[in-house]
Amino acid sequence: MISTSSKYAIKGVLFLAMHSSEAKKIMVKDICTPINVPQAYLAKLLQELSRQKIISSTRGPKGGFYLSDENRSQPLIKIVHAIDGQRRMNACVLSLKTCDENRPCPLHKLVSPAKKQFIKSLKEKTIENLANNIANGISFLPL
Amino acid sequence: MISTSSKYAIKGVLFLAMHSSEAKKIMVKDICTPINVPQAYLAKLLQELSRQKIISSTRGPKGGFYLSDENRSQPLIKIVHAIDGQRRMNACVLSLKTCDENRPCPLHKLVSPAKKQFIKSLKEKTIENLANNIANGISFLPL
DNA sequence: TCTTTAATATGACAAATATCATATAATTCC
DNA sequence: GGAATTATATGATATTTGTCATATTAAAGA
Repeated sequence: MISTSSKYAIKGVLFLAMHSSEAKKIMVKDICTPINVPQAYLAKLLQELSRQKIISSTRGPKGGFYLSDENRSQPLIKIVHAIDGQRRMNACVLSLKTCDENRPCPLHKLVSPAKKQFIKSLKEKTIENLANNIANGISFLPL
Repeated sequence: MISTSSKYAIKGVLFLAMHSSEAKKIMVKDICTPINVPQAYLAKLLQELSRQKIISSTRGPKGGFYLSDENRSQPLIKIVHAIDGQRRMNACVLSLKTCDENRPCPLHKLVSPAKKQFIKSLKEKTIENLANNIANGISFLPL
């Protein structure tokens, strides 16, 4: 459904949401350990997100990655679309090209409501929303 | 969530459910084309399912794969457990070892109800159920 | 302006997963 | 019992995906 890369990206962004600000940028090497993602791999992912303006970054001393207020207000699905592309998440469970509401595959009815609900959540919930949950002890971001 | 192998296996089994019987066994080479799965790959998967008694088979002339009545009455989840193992399907969205109801990851609440519902369906619906849907034009099994 | 710092770009390497090939064993039919 | 047929077992190859390494570019501070 979502790739390992997207999972890592989400973890990274949530970490930034919790610990960074325009005034307090964070380097990859200080993010990778607490979220348990290989440094070079995380770097690549954050670079991609930065290029797509989903997170912010500056280089040089005092530089690093961070989230602007605008970044924070974006829905989670932007992250997975940025990393996995639009298709992956919407693909049929059996990966059938022809599967849709009109010609559903045998599993379509079993999965469709669940997946729609999940995608809806990803579109509605912002990065900030989830970060707040973590801050309030409602959810956890361990290794 | 479920692997390509499981998808292929499900397609294969549903094809057998529709076209085979104890009296009418079918060879892999006659299954792979209509469901659009590479022959040798499908063979391997069906062999595994056969070994785990999820489908039936006999070798030699007039042999092939088929579904007994008992086979048909089994829930779908058996197929995916046989191919992917028990863990994969139940794993956390972010692949966090420590994620559970007590210490949910940030995405847990967004995904959990959807996934539970899907797994429940896989446990309830039998191979026969889905085959009937296909037979009745409610769902479709194309390439 | 020079040095240091940290992101960026690019591509090589590794591991996992999907795909294919070959030899063997069991069953049928003659 | 022998030839043909089809599943089984095992392992090799290819592709995808994840991981790592290196050189380059931009910013900061002296």
